Amino acid sequence: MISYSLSGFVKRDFGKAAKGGEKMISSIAELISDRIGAMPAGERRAAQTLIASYPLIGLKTVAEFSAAAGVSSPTILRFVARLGFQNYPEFQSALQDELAAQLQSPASRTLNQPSPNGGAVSPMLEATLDNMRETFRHLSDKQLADIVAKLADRRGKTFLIGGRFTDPLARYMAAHLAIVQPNVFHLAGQESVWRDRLIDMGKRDVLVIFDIRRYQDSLVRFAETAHQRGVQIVLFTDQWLSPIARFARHVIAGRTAVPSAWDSSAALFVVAETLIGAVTRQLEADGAKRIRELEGLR
Amino acid sequence: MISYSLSGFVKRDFGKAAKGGEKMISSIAELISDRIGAMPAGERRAAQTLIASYPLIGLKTVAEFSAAAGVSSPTILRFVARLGFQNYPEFQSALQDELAAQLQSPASRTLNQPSPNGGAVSPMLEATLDNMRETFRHLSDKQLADIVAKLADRRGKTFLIGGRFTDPLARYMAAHLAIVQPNVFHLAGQESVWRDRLIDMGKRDVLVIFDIRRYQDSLVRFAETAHQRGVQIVLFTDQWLSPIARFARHVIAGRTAVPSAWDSSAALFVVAETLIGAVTRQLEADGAKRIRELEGLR
DNA sequence: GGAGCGCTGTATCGTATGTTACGTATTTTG
DNA sequence: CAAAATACGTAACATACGATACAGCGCTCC
Repeated sequence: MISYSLSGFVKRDFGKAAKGGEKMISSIAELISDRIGAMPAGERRAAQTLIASYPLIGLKTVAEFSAAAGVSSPTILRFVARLGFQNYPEFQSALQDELAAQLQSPASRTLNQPSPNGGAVSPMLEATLDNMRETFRHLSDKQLADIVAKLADRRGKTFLIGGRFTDPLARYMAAHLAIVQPNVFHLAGQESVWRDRLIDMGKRDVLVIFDIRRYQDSLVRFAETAHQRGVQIVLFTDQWLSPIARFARHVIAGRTAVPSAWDSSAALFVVAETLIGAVTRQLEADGAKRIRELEGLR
Repeated sequence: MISYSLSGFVKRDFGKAAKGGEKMISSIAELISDRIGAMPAGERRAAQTLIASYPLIGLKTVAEFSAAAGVSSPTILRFVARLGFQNYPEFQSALQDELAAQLQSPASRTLNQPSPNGGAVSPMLEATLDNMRETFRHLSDKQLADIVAKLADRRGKTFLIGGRFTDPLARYMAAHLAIVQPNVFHLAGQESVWRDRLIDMGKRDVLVIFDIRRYQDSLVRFAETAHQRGVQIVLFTDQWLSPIARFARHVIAGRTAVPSAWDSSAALFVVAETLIGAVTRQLEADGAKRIRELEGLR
């Protein structure tokens, strides 16, 4: 239980929650998320906006808070009243005291943060973060730079495709790349459809494939044919490497293991975003007039 | 590029100090220690007490500040006036903006630290990792549990949709959810197409929307109509909250700022994966025979 | 379909807060 | 040492902020 030192504070017990040791509520943010379910729509909006940029909005005036949340002032006041505060200033003091505790001992914050909740979220998040660090650790700058150069070299076309679960990543990447450069195509729909697109592919072109296990035969066959036609393949796969790696010019092996029934594509996603950013920067550096034209269109 | 939207703050240049590049004053604390020498006794006491418990005292009222410093109210006001602020509220806003910068982007801290590998990838990765930690820090177990319960409660249908860049996330989530339970639909194609699907939606149904800035009008309109039909909305958005938050039952605010020309959806992606995993686990726990049947099919 | 309840916004009110004017004290300077 | 200038606090003022009463609306439950 936290005890606040600064500022003539009122001893509060956060309502029933703290009584009888039913639950341990140590911050207002927790208090809110604990009760947000039992709130009417307007007050919930207030709660959400507060959580979204916690705790700054709460330090501003009621008018600003209400404007940010898109509700009226009384709703904000009812909201803080429901949290157990007598009035708005008292609520603000509590937020300030909380800030004080955080700011004065940054050590305690990082110590308490890793797993404040024994819940099921933390392990998942931790594993994901680890996956990313590991993925990038095995990824050299040289390797990324080569891929970026290839993707930004606009003498050929870029095709993207993914598997059952990874196709959204291909779409995501295509959506961005198609903006900064022409001739970017996402291959969607049925197998026979993108099969036929092979005719358009040649030596100058790049094929970006996402394929994690269970590896899809159709993709492997597609990659093989493309490879035979001289298409350069950039493969996003997991650490066990899709068979497509045999045909790939560049292979990005992401970690996918998480405590879940599913594999995680998050690491690959981040690599994709990194490439998107790097390609964009590269094209800007090249002074591509397309980029300048885009600025104008916006 | 990072820009904070909250709190219409005034662009100040901290008086002469910032002009002509004589000195680089980036925080009010520096500004104070820069000028504390040229202050009269009373104001110096004010300055010292502010520094001593920076910046909390400055967020309280003039009366409290003056009491803590052992001076009178006008002295406090003269003090902030000497720092170059027009009035006390403006001074407080500046302090709050500073706090916002500290709290909301731990990225700035890690960015300034010497990166393990000097490559160009690192800042991007670090920012992304920070975004995820921040996103989850503002996300309570309770909140996630509520959403999971809703998504796993199979008395209604689940619809997913996203914006220009986030629709792949909706697809990714739909691809997984559709396997562990029936009645999961991703809304694709033209606006008029999913517009018509509104007919199928009712009180028991859930609509998962991905919308980060720049927020799309079509999505907002769609969400509003769905909301009017009683559909419960789960919103994935950025920290500035899409206008859809007004209609949403649950709001997940992810951090999107990265050193890139594009915003990052990686944090939202990880939240999505977390939910996918949790929903799957929930359904397993419920002993849904669908899951067992799936095992057999494999 | 009607009655009751609960939620929300508008408008008003009282007050706490920041602000300013003025007189006294303290320091500085010739 | 005298006189002026600067600094500081007391007290009155005005604004803007939080609080409250009330009415309209939608929702739920008979």
